[in-house]
Amino acid sequence: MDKTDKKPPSQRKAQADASPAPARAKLEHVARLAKVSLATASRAINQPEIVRPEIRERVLHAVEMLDYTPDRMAKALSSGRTHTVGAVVPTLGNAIFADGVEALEARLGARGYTLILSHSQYDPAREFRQIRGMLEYGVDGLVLVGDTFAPDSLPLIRHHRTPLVTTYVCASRQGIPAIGIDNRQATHRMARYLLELGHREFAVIANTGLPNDRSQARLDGLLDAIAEEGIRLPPDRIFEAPLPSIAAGREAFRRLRAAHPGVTAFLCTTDAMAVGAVAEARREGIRVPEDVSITGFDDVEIAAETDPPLTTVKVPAAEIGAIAADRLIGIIEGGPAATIAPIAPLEAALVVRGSTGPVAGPVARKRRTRAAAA
Amino acid sequence: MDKTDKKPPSQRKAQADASPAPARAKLEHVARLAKVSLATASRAINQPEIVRPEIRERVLHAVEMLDYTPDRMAKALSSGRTHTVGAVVPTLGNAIFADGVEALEARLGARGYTLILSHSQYDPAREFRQIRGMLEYGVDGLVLVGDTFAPDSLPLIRHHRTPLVTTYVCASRQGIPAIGIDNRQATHRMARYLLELGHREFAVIANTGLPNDRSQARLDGLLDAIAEEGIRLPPDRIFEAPLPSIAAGREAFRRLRAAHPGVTAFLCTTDAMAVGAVAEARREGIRVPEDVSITGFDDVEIAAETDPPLTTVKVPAAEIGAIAADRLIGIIEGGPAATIAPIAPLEAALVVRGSTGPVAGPVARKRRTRAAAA
DNA sequence: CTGAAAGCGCTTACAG
DNA sequence: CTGAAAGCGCTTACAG
Repeated sequence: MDKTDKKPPSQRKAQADASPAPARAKLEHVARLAKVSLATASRAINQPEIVRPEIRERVLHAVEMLDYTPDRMAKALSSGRTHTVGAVVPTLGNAIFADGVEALEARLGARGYTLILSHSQYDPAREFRQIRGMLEYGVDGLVLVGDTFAPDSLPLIRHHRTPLVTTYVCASRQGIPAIGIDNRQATHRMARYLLELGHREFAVIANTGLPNDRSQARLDGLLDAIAEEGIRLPPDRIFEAPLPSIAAGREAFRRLRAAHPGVTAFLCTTDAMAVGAVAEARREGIRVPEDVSITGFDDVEIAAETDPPLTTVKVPAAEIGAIAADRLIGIIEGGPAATIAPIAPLEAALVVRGSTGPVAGPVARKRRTRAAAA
Repeated sequence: MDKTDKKPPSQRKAQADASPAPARAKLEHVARLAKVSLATASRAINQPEIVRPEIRERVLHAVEMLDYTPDRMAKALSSGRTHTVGAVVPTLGNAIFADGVEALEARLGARGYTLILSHSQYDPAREFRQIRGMLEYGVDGLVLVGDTFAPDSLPLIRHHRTPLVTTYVCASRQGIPAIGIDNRQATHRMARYLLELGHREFAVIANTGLPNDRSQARLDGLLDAIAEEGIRLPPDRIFEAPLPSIAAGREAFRRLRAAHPGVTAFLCTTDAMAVGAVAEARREGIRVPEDVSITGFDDVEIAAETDPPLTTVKVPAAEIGAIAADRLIGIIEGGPAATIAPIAPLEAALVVRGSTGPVAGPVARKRRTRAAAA
């Protein structure tokens, strides 16, 4: 049984010879047809400029004739480079990562690299295992998300000397080149916008249930901004969802609203949760934005399609993916110098749509009056 | 410059030796430490049962000591197997594929295979290029979507003798093992359900703008079912969207509704388009399901969150991904026999929610009366 | 059950 | 600019 299943090279070759389909051409065949050495054939293909034009033509012609494509494994083994890049994202279920991965793959492919993909479900231990697997695989570089990892992950990557970039954040305390937006500043601006609309009573729906530095930064941005106005956010006004799902947003809104009916602005750290919050508000007969304002983050497709459409922050996922690819390849091919070149944070535009509005007039007035009377 | 960038093996090794981090252990080191030959060390690791227990222990201990992990490229080159599987999906932007890919990757990883991922944006030519790249890469197997490919794709795969499965369909005219649902039957059932609610005036929002056999099968299922009741669907009642986006669903609904105000049932071939249709209906003040019924397909997360939530068909994406992995590995490791074993279509449950209802009483009565009078 | 040796298909210093 | 040869790190028939 075993012997039938596992075909040793010789058997495989014999079988191929016996069958009608021609065996795959090797560099050796190209060299022979072009009447040059293996070395020259290799050079004509990989560094054409250092080969005499006439000979180069002969080799390239032979390549055509034989429909030759190099064996990537052999190439990898002898060159020490796999032309492979690994990426570990929390999940593909969030469009923000799906879009980023698409762009990453597209750019990587265009530049001759293959993407190895994995997802951690926001679990650092799982992420560590994925990273280790990719390192064993021999990836030339690694793309991660955020700036929080299992304790062993970074030392392992450094031990392998594997180039690394991280994404969706614009800075790393660990010195990793980071391609993304300034999450904190983005919600700071969002909060300022809400403050200008007259909001003073806030609540946050955050997916900080699992370690998530992006969500934490977004929360901090809000906290900063309102603190500047002397407003504090009691801990019970923050709902920590484990996953950024629509259902979690629904539940969060229901609970926060029940506990704090006076809140006028609900800031969500992802669009998915904001979609749930808007849906739940509607179900409860609460008008958006007349009664409460709700904001999202990400600007995924559905954000523009809820009723009312979401005010949110645009995360340029495709741009992040493409730039991460370019940057990583720069480090892989250019050496460590490329690692330290600074990267500007990407723009995270505030997208104002219908889910936010000024605090309802009468209420606001009433409150001010009361405050004055006190 | 060139010489500084590209580190030849010797240089690389010298550098590693000079630096504090120990060079990565090779099988040779393991063998030496265990005082056995390379061959025995290899066997103790890969086929432990054929090695004497005492020696096996020695080797395994050495592996621990040296923290040895095999070089996958070397292993691939000498064994002819990469333990790598390639998948090409239309897009990751649709949750149905994102979820399937997640499950595929998880199962593949659990069984020792690495996923190479690519996306075609529904473009057969692009898909062909991705396939070719993966084949050159040496993938042990391939996972595709649907049953419609560029003319050269299948011959190329067969020439490489690379195991292949396809997904999201339950049968292939090309003899490819298929893991998925019966799309045609699913909409047939959906149509029967709508017929029972009294609907006679249908329109379809399909993403058949680009070649998409799943969408076509879904359309055909409806056509079959209503034909059985003697109802025909004029071509102008079918909107062919190029991409299954929410925006496309919106536009499709607007146009179809304007051109055919008498239509009571809008069947969409994906949830995303149905979400758009529901949103547009609401915007126009058309009540769902009182005035029109709208159905989706896929049962992605948002399907349950629209207002009203969508009646749709559940596509078990995670199951498809996991089964595809198992099946493909079965073919890879078990040989061609595994290719022809039949696969039952997966269950595609009809999920009835709030976006569908009986045809409005008065209208239905009026119509029947009129018909009787005629 | 174990070992010596060939081989997987390339790349690349090294010497011309 | 070109060629002969060693080497990348494994696996596996082959012979004991």
